[in-house]
Amino acid sequence: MSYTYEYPRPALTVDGVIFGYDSNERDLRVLLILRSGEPYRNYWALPGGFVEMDEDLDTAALRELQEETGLHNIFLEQLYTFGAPDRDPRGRVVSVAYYALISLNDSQPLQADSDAQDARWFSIDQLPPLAFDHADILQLALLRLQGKIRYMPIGFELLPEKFPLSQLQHLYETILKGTFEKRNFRKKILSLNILTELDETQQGVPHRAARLYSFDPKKYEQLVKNSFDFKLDLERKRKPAQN
Amino acid sequence: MSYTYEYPRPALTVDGVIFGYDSNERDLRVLLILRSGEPYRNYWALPGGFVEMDEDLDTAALRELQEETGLHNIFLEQLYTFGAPDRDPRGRVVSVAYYALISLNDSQPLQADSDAQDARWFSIDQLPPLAFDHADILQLALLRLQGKIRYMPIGFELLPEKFPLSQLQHLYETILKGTFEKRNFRKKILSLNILTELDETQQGVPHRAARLYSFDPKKYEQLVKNSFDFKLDLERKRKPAQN
DNA sequence: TCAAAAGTGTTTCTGCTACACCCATGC
DNA sequence: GCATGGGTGTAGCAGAAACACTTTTGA
Repeated sequence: MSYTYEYPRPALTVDGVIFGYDSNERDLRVLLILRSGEPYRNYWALPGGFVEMDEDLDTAALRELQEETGLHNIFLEQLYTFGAPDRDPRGRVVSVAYYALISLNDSQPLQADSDAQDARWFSIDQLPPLAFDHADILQLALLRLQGKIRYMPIGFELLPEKFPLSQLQHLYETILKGTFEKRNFRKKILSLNILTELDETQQGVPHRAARLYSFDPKKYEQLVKNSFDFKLDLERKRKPAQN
Repeated sequence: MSYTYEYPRPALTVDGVIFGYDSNERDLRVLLILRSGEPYRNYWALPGGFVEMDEDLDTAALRELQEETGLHNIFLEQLYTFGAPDRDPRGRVVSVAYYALISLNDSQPLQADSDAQDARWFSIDQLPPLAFDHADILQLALLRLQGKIRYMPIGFELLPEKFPLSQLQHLYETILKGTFEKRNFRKKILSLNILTELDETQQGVPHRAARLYSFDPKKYEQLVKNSFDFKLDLERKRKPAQN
């Protein structure tokens, strides 16, 4: 039997890119932790930590996520594993990166109870310098989000459970950094038939209140079963007719 | 300074799903190794091994790949990291899985020099029982391949450098388990303008010889720069008109 | 001359794009 | 009554789907 302990082992951590979306500000943010120890003291970093010996990777990522946000039932998906030998000056540390999606409008306290560390949401385009290779991780997570939102119904994870269509549109526009034509966007989304139209409207807006919708996973399952396409391209503006 | 060696560390390995495509047989295959030791003695397994302490993950995967195939310049991409605590009965082993794509027609000896171990190509739908969670890994790799080939030009990695369009079509049909209409397929591929039409034709075929093409990465770069879409959907058969 | 695959053009239809106006509400 | 966003219908067009025949070659 060839046992494994003859080999020196890298340390194994999980890091999380926790995306939060603020519907009011139309702002996509990331949760970062201010490091209090060396190395990279006083740099901001992705939340993360060591994987326990008897713990699944997903579980470890989930645990870290809950420690930082106190939230449950969060969308969490493995992103990529980073293992450059010099990524941590203390020694060999391989990190399995995850990304998570949450809404910043579900009246959450946004608790940063993470044992007195300083935790903050940073707008995706006003990021501070990051520790380690965390800028790379964040960059990859953003690309993944941008790619995946176009063909998988993960955008809803960033919204409150009930939302008007305009908020969904703003979300797509914020993440994909583009614009959609209102009528076409609504038509497309509604034609997918994955939303439930609610008997509720927005409250307290200084104009006509919009109807609220919610995402219906069951309808989505149906869609997948019938092998329909969820797909959403940015409208690539056709050349305007010349005249 | 909080050092890391207080934490027990999982062992870290890389495993590779090495896809090979045989154009003649129109067959997608995977390279497997027969295990000679416990556990899972006499089971087939994905090639893999431990990550060295000063070695990048990609490098480790590449090294394993070359040890098994003797090939260089191979398409290789990280797939997913598997870390269920019980996936290896010997103890905690976390494995970073990669997948690779090669052509089985480039007149390669298909050397399995891997230190006298038994290595074989298995057709993707005649797989033997696999060791560990390797069936899961393989399954995920296949899904990834099927997904990615539709919007990234990775299919060419599975073909000889020069190929007729029909071979490309067969490749897509084999991987996606569907059929394309010949004229539409050619039109679509050629309209992408990522192929170079060669002044050569097939040799030794018992019928009209087809013109050969080669993939042109430079043309593809252009395509990407102009943000065109590489995209290839299976034709979702429209209902035939009723009459 | 036959078998086997290469190669090609056109019509039909779907779904994306583009576009402008009225509606409801709060202030 | 006005400002603000909510909400809708339609025409045009690009591109996907559907379809059948001729050409070349080797055996």
